[in-house]
Amino acid sequence: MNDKLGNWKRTHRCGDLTAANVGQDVCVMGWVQRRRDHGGLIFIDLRDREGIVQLALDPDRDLASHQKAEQIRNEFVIAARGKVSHRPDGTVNPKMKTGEVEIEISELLLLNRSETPPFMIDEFTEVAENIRLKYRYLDLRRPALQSNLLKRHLVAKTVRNYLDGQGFIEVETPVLTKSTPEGARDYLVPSRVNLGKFYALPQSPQLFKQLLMVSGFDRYFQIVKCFRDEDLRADRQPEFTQIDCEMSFVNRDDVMSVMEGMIAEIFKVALDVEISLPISRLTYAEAMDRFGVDNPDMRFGMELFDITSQVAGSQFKVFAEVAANDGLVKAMNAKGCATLSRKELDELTEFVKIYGAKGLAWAKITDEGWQSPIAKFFTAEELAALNETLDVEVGDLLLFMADTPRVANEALGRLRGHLGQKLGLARKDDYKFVWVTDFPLLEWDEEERRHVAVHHPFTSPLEEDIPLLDSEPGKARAQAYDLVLNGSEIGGGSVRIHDQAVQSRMFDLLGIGEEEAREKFGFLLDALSFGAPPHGGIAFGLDRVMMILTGADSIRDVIAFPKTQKATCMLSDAPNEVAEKQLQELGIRLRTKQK
RNA sequence: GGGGCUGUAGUAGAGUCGGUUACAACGCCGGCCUGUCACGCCGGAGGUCGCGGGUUCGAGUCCCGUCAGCCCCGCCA
Repeated sequence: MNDKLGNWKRTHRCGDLTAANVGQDVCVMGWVQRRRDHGGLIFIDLRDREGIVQLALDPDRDLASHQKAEQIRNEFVIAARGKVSHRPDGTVNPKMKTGEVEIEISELLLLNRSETPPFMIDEFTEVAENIRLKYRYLDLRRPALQSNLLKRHLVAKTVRNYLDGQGFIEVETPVLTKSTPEGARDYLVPSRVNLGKFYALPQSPQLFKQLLMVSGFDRYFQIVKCFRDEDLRADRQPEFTQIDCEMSFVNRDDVMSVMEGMIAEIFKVALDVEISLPISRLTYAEAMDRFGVDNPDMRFGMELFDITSQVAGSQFKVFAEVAANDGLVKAMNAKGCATLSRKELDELTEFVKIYGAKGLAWAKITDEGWQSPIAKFFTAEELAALNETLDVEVGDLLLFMADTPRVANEALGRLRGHLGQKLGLARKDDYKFVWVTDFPLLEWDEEERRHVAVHHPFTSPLEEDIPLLDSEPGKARAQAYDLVLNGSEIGGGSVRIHDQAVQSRMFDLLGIGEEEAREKFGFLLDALSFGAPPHGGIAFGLDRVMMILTGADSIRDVIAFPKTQKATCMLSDAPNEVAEKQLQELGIRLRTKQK
């Protein structure tokens, strides 16, 4: 029924044919985008990954192929031979890359038929995401995903070329590895030959890349899948890809310098955008102070101001009491936003409540001064001082947040990001990078009543802060750095601890006892005792980088076969139940589901 | 664990205050057409209104539950 391919050889991809090919005999293969049957002439738009070209089938030229074309439908797979020709005057299609030419077909093979697809394979048809995910192989035929994955390949290739040029060596690390405390929930894999024991899938190759430094590889990288069994978000799924790097004999400036070169190269190759280097830096403390978050969107201003001391003595009880109880009062000037309606202001209040804020105070600046429910609580002098601090002009909208430092910063900081989007201050084709440095080393976990590592337990403190580990560990800063792009953390790393004594002290601070440290990380501690070089590294989230490079709103649009929000695969229906025999072999009995 | 949005032919939508046989578009099928290009014209088929229950003389519409997809909080060293 279908034609056989035989020894036909493709000579060109559809999208690559131009006027330069006129006169050539070519052979193309691909999927039928569209058939336009004029009764006599038949046109077929043939598609492959490079684009679409028009085939012209004239019964006067070759009756057999014309008759065959009459039964052709969308997404049939065909091969066609013919001569590339200029289209007749007046029939050039300027909207198509190949619109100047067509192929005058002399031979046609129908290689395979297709059911009518559940949705059109084109750039126009909008399809619900669950349908797209079920028929992922068809969605992947469409131009948007084709383009995103081709670009992803280009970026991966650029990364390998760049890092190779910088003396990095790609080394594979185990996927079946060891569960360790700290960090995200592990994915576990039962071991059949060691009944009752489990591997964990790596949250990152962290320990192995440090061991490679001890082994003397000097510069390592890997484009590698990592796994974290946590809930999903628009930019997060449980298996994701890191560009993982580690370097020996370097300080953090060396790491940042090499890596921003790589980022600049990626943007040059993928988008033809020049990133000016060096990328600017903010300390964590400064980022929190000015933006309320550790991943500030630098595409716009609208910075936060700490007005705690200015309002501490005011008659406004809400502010004064927060100020008196080690809280924080912060304000933000949304320039020109006095036009926001009461409803919109209510929406902003609802927005900050998501982050635990109790409310949001506001003031519109009019010709008569402050129009605000809280204006009456302030003296003329206090208002004048706030106007000065916040650089107030008529037409501005001031937003105030008073709460614990954590809530005030986060709520107002997130509101700043939200408003930046809403007001159109954050353009997708504007790329503003910033390094955030000097993160705290440790964070107090109220629930567990102990310190936890902000970055990870192998992060070195700032050299000058090492004494603080014994006096005030909570104040120690880390040699850690995040690369933030347009408000998204796209990478993070640190200089590591290469001294066994400091590493042991760190475990101690984290409440990991001697015995547990030996059991969980003994191999690392041993390795550090055999001449570990000073080393540091970083990992970039390739998926997030690709989201920004492609303008995608969802991580699913840059991954060929992504997971749904419930971490399932709609295509393969994973995860699924397994045979009782498989469970027996693994020594696993399922507990009855609790309802 | 929690909050929110969505679910109607293959697809994406409309469906008023609860009231006749659930609309038109794209796609699909058949016919016509020798310069179209998201071809055009004529005709046709196609529905478990996510699922279950309830209220009602009557439910796509109202109520309760549930499932799925998405967004967010928690979580994500």
